[in-house]
Amino acid sequence: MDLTRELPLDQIMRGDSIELMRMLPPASVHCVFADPPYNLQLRGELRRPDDSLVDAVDEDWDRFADFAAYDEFTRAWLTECRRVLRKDGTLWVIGAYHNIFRIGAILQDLGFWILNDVIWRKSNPMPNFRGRRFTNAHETLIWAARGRDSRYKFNYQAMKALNDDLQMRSDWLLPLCTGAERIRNAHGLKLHPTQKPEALLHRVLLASTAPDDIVLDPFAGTGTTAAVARRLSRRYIAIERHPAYVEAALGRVRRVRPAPLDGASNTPTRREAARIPFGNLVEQGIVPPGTTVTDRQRRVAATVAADGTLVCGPLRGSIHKLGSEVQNAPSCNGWTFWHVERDGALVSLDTLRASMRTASD
Amino acid sequence: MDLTRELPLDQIMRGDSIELMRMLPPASVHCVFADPPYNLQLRGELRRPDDSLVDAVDEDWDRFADFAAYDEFTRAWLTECRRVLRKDGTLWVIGAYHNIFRIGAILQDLGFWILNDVIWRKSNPMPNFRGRRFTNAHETLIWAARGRDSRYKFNYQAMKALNDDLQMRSDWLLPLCTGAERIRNAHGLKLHPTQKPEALLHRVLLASTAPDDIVLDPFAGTGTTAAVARRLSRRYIAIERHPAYVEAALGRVRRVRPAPLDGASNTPTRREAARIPFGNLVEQGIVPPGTTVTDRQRRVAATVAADGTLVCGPLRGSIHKLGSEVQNAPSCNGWTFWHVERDGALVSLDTLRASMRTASD
DNA sequence: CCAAAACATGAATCGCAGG
DNA sequence: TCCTGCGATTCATGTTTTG
Repeated sequence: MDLTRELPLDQIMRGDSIELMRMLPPASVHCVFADPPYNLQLRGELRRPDDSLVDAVDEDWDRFADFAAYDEFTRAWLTECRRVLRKDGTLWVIGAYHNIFRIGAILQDLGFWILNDVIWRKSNPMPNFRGRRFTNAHETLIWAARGRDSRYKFNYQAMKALNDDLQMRSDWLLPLCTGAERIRNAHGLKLHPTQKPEALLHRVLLASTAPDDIVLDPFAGTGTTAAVARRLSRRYIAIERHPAYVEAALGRVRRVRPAPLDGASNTPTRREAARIPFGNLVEQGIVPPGTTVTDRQRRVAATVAADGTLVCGPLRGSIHKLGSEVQNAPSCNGWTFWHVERDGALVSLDTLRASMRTASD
Repeated sequence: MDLTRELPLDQIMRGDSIELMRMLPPASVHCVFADPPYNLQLRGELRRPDDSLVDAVDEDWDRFADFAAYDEFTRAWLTECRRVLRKDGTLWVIGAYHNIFRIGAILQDLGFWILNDVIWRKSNPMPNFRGRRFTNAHETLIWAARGRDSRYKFNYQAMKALNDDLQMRSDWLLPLCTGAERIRNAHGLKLHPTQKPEALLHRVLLASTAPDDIVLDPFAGTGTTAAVARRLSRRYIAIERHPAYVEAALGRVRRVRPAPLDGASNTPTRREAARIPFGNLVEQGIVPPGTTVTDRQRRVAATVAADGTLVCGPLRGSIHKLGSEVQNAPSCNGWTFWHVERDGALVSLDTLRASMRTASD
């Protein structure tokens, strides 16, 4: 397959992440989710990002060299991600205190624009056995747009719905990946040391992508991103170097059935709903010309003209313009500001529009 | 006073942080708490949905030319902190996604050894008014030892006691500094835009210092660190450049009486009610997207969408809203109304939620 | 005087489509 | 690419005003 001409959609490619990304065309994916290696100083031994062992020289220059090597690796894969990302695309990276600060600084240097840092609070973290620190009970995700001016996608209403109709916060409480979801080898041992829970990817993809969007995971591991993307009817491009992980991921993805269309959908943002000019309500007699509209407190009143403008003394304009003028406010959503009387009660224009929308479905 | 020979204990010094720290002798303080400028990079004004203006941080001290200038500043003050810190001392820095990644990377480069990153979860954050991002509901603290081999202080038992005899986690839920604690000027306006709550410093100092230890705050503001240090019978060295802040801090510290050292002054932790949105059951695969839910008599059916809403023909909404709509009832408890099939029998969502609760206990 | 409602505010990197 | 105009958007908490 010629990757420079055809995207390897819904595939899990085995190989080096940076090399393979270099073969992809620029501005081709909507979203990147990356869970990069961070095996810097976790064990007694030091490992480089490519998993090779560092001679145990415990001197200052060695520590510096080690950070420098990690930074170089980070800069390389983030550069490729940015090249491959569409102008309005976003990138997610997950990490912990060993590596996330370096990643965050480098992605800022590369021109990414951070939108949020998100805290995955683990409901069941591993305790700190030696009692020398706080229980390390979270990991950090960075969500960033390709650039400061990106018109990135954020499914605000879907996130709000997911959280009982309150704005979704930057701290997410989710359990670790355990039980049946955890992929194990023939001996019953976990195959991957840091397999991420599918619930985490569910929220990530639902927040920042639409169905059929293309999601790239350069460090795919056992294929959590690919599996969730498939279930939510997103396309994926997954890269993983370790053959055993690739094999597990292939089997895993094959077992996933995409949710039916309704299931993969989410609440559309208001802006995505069909636009209905106020004039339509006038034309269709829902708010006939000559109707009096007022604010909620009935402090100001205006008359509906046949062309859908409002008239109030010498003032005339759209529902928004007149709303802002009578309030002396810089702007106004006329749909929610103005009301008409129905059965003795005041009903907002927005309510009338909503009933018109469901009637036309 | 000759700072090179005598420590300015329990004083709030007015002046440039880096210059004054340079005059202090090396290895002289036990702990540093630093709340540096965040380099917020705001542009334009922001209005709430009610058109009121958000009072944003626009002080001179938070403006930097670019990332390079901010990094240089950061490297300079962190270098002095490290020089002044005792071998076994620790440093705390607080920041947000605008600056914390740069700070974390630089302090690693300087040889600090990160012990934890700690998340201050705000119980009452400002919402995201435009609905373009997740509510930015937390700030990040980095806790680091002077070096990898530091035998740093951690009051494990005190932290455990503060947390109902469970290990203290790396995520702390605390309210913002408001009400009587917030220092105001003669006009009743907040004096400092970013005054930190005393409860935060209480936990920081109780975790990582002993009575009579010396705590340095290079960006003291209105003296929160100094006030809490005094109440907990720690010594402090505070540096602040702005005369009005220094004046406020001096008066504030004077009013503090050291508490008896019996530990009775522990601030209690906030216990959270276990709120489980229906969306959690969807994310975690307990009720996967696409599942069909029905009422007990199977008279109406709906499909579960990925964001936790239910879809039924043209209707879409939360489990409660859709439940009331299909019944034509004013309200409905969706948890008990809707059921899914499990082993051929109908089980209410409420039952599934209950099993989820016990699993997480 | 009390209860209820209205108001105020917090480290904020806070539009978008169409012409 | 710039310009214009539509019209989307808030939670927890403390304080003040109103009935």
